[in-house]
Amino acid sequence: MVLCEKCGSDKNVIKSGFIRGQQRLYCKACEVHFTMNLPQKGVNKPIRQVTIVDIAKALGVAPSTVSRALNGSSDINPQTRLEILRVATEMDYRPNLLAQSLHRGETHTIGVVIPDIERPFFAAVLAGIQKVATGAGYRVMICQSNESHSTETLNVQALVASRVDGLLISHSKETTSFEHIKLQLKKGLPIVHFDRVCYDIETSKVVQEDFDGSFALVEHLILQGCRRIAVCAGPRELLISTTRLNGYKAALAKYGIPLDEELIYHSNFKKGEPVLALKAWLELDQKPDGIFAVHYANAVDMIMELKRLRIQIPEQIAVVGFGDELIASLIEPSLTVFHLFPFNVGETAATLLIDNIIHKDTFEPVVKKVKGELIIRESSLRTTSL
Amino acid sequence: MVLCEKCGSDKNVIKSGFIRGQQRLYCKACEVHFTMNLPQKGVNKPIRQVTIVDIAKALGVAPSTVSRALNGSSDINPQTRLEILRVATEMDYRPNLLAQSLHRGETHTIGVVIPDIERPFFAAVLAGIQKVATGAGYRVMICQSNESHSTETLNVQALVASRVDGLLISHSKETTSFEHIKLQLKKGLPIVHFDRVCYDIETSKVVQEDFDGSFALVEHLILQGCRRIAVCAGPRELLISTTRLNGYKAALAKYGIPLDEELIYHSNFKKGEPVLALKAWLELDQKPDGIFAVHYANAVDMIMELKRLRIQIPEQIAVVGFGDELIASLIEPSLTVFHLFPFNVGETAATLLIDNIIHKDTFEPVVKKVKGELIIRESSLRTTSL
DNA sequence: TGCGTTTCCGAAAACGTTTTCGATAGACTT
DNA sequence: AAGTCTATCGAAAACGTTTTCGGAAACGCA
Repeated sequence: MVLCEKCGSDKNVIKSGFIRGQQRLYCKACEVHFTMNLPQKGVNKPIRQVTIVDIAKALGVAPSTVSRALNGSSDINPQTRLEILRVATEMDYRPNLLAQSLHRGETHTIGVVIPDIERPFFAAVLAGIQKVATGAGYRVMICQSNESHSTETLNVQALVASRVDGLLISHSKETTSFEHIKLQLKKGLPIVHFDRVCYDIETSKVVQEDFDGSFALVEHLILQGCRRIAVCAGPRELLISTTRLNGYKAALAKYGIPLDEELIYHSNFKKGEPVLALKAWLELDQKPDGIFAVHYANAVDMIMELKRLRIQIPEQIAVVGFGDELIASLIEPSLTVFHLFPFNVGETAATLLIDNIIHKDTFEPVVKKVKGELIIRESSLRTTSL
Repeated sequence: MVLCEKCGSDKNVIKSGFIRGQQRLYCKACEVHFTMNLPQKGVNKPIRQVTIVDIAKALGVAPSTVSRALNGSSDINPQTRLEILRVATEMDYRPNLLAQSLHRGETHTIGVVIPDIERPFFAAVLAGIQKVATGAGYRVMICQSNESHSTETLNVQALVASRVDGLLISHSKETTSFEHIKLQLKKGLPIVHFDRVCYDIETSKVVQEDFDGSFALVEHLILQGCRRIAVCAGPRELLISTTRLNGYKAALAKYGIPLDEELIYHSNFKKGEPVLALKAWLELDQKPDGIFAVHYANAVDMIMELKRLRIQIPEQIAVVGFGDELIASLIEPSLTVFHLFPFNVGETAATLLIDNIIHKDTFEPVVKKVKGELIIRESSLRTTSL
């Protein structure tokens, strides 16, 4: 009743189980299995993008010829090339970057891992990265770690899975183990650290004047007459916190001012913290006459609290901070800061990375320091010293 | 003297031109061309990532079997699967997303085009997008148009070339022609507009309470006793500028306050502009007693200038603005704003887009409005009205 | 006119997956 | 014991490029 596909006879055809829901048949004579494949209804395929093969067919040439024409390579008749280019633009051909990347083994994409895109510092870094990357023909893929070590690890894995050509990373404050980075570095992935770097790993790094900036700010306070300078430092785990704290200590040492552990507070970027620290300081027998905040946001919080307490700034307590957001110049009193150049950090890091990608074999790790600038404003400038 | 590769004899071998720098030979008997390929020195290949084929070889099975094991699909012996998974983790196998994407025709990546990543509003939107996208297993690729129409077009093309599965876009202020979007939409690319949308295109959109927010702010000013309310509007080209301006007009109309064109200024996001506008207003015979700035930054600039001129806020002139950045609460007087929720905007837009991607066929465009909130602060609250 | 050359182009492999199709072994059924 | 079935696996095509290799035609030269 059912004919064999091959011999056309139904003599030797027997059933032979089911396969994917369909009855399967077997012709003993021909020793062949087959199914009665019903004419599948025309599934209207989604609109495909034009491919090289489409162009080749349209012109009756081989795909390789089209590829040659498009890549401006040699070994092609100028006339043929022009013709191909004409048809290509006519059909609005766009090369499939996925296919290209798969073949070439490079994606022309760099991955970026930052703790938080909403922090103006990192947003500006991103802008700098984007500028350089775009200029060099690279795309950028961004991930946020949200200050979590595990998320950071996942981010790195995701970017590696996307086969980025290189990685820019500023670590989360939780990150104390760096195996996820070392692993990729060992596999040959170019990596550049910025801002929150790690010196245990042999990567290029872009840092800021964390030590020098602290030193300059604290020295400035001292020159303004401050002798008991409190510091709102960053999380203990972060290297830059330590570096900035060291700048503070060095400035005190230079002027022979004793270090008082009671005046050192480690903030954790949590809301309300700095105010608590401030209150503790104000209850000391010897109150501070100057405050150095490692992060401008903390400085701002403290200024607001000081104003609420009707403590004169800078006469009773002078305040300085790191990082110059717009806000530093707008609050009253305006805030003396060590101005950072995050856009520069981004540019520098991206430049280093792309260099590393291009000269993978010969590249030697470099550490670059982006200059900052001391901007003196009302919060620390005592009229008495004028 | 040179032996034919095929017959081994040198009888019929003749030279036959050069090819890629090498002498080419021809055996007349065998009718075959060949070159004397010198033993190329072992180019040490770069470290490759482990592939499915590597796993297959290690276990003596077919690549397809490995694929089945990894994808948790059917048609595989549980023991075989476990064995394959064991070896896969042992070899630290990571699927090549490029190859997967190429095959599947989808990248699990969404593209985002924004005018400027450094604007806190857009940074927050991005954070919202990232959260939703990551949660749904999508990666995010970000481009900045820098408020340029041509850059925006290039951005879109680049993202399409990267074969993103969908597009989130907030237009540059230069953009008045939308062909680049319509083209992609016609090709079937899911697109969602947010913030700076365009109603000429049949896309889903996420907007804010531009009209209602303006209305609320201006009504608030009126209720505080203002009768001549100046407005610092946005660029004429932007739809949201018009919408916000309409909210302003509607509020005036409701209370029978005549519209005065002299009190309408169109800002262009350029530094110093708002101050000039303010000066012009102050030279009018009938000075304004209230100012509504469509963008909080303009409001801040004006407050600073008003303070410099020693004009009382809010007694002489009350000020309100759109968008609640941290700064609005920190300057003095603190600024009354219509608080936006950019993170929400990002979340909503990404949710819509991913829905659109997944249900490509049945999806119907939607317009969603993200609620805002009027926050009354010192810059507009007149004690007399208490 | 036969050897040597250059120019242009096509076939096919390769990148790393997934998916389709079908083969085979063994078990179950009558 | 033949017919039927299921479970499991391999081969090969496909995704869209680029690149390598080699063939063929056309041309120059002795």
